[in-house]
Amino acid sequence: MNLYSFILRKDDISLQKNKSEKYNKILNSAGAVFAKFGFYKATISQIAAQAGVADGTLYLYFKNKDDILYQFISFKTNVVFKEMHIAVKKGRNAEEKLRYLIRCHLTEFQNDRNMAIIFQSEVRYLRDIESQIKDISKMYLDLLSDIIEQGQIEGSMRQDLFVGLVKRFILGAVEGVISTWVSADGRYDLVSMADPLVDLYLTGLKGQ
Amino acid sequence: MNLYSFILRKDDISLQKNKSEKYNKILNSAGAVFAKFGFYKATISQIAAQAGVADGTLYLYFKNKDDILYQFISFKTNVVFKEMHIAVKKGRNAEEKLRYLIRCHLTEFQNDRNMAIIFQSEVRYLRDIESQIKDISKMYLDLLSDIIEQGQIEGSMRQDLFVGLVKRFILGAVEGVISTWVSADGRYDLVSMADPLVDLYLTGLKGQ
DNA sequence: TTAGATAATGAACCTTTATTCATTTATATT
DNA sequence: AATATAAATGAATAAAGGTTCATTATCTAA
Repeated sequence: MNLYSFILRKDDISLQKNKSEKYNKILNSAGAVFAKFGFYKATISQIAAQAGVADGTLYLYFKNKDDILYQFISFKTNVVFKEMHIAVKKGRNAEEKLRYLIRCHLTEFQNDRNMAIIFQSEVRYLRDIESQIKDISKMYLDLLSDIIEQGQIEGSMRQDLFVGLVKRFILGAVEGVISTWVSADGRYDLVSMADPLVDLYLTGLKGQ
Repeated sequence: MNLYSFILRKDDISLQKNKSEKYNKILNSAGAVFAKFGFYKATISQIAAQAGVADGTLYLYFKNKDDILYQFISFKTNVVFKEMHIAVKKGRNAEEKLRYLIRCHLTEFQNDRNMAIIFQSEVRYLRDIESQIKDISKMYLDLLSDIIEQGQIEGSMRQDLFVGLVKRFILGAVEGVISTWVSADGRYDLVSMADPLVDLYLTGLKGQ
């Protein structure tokens, strides 16, 4: 038994423990309940009932209520960021990269409305308890920084942009659009907002 | 005694009751405590202690804990929107109006950080309990709509703008910038972001 | 098949905290 | 000053709900 097999075994254990069917069931149920009632109003009993298990069972898979939210966001963040990285790679230049990123962002959130709601409203609370997800948007903002800097090198974006402001500007606007969509109960197609939105980023209200 | 004096008296009473020193003290204390701990973790005792009154006293001025948050947001919203309307009026054209609006927005939030924090994180909760503040951002969005439409008439803004998207885009971006400022513990000057931000709205990342 | 280990249960426990209200203090009136 | 009215107090109450753990069910391996 060498180090490698040890690592494998370790992964196996954590796989069995972390990705068991029940674990996922609980996590999804929690997502639904948190999204519906908000973290504080949601109760352990509600989540347990939704998952079809006893209250005590949650504590076999999670440390406490906070931990459930933390794991939920952790997990979703990983999935989404993986997708975003792939999306950005598809672009051949800064403009394309930005377009793919925004499309991906809206697609992922449209496909997982519970996540969208929770990200929108509970992330600030998490910041208090777990700084491991130190900046949930850090990675996103870094992605944006890279794109903008590339755009400046390519000459497709202005040289005088204050990158720190621009990336916040971009993220804020997407979040705003998502937030509206959530409030409207997801009644329209969110992804179709991507291109007009990127268009706004690039050419602004004035146009050329 | 005519109708007018009756109204005056009515106002006087409500002034005495609603704007008493103690009422304001409690409201401000609540703002500080809510901002620091978040609505749910904040306790009545903390707020009372901060205001230098007994726990029970809060219930002479407010219906319950929810009501304190509701009144806080209600009050701040009124003040800020009044300022915003004044600011917008100062602009002679759409572009100026937008500029004054954003400057005002950032100024007000910079001057009242507790409000900024609470608006950023607790507004969603309020939506659940009190739909009287139906759309806390509704008025703001309407202001923006008017500005954009005026800009289109003046010819300073593109005709093909989807106003519903644009206003969300603008509000989202300001909120994003404020949110970052809050996270940074207000260590830099928020208001100085106004002009670069409006610049981005108008001419975008590409520039002319 | 059966013993031993593991997983699941859910009622009881216990802490927390919003709210109440009998009592006390302050204010206004005659 | 005496009385009436209003304001404030803070200890007691009660409800909620997160967490525990003794008990039961399920699974595993020999």
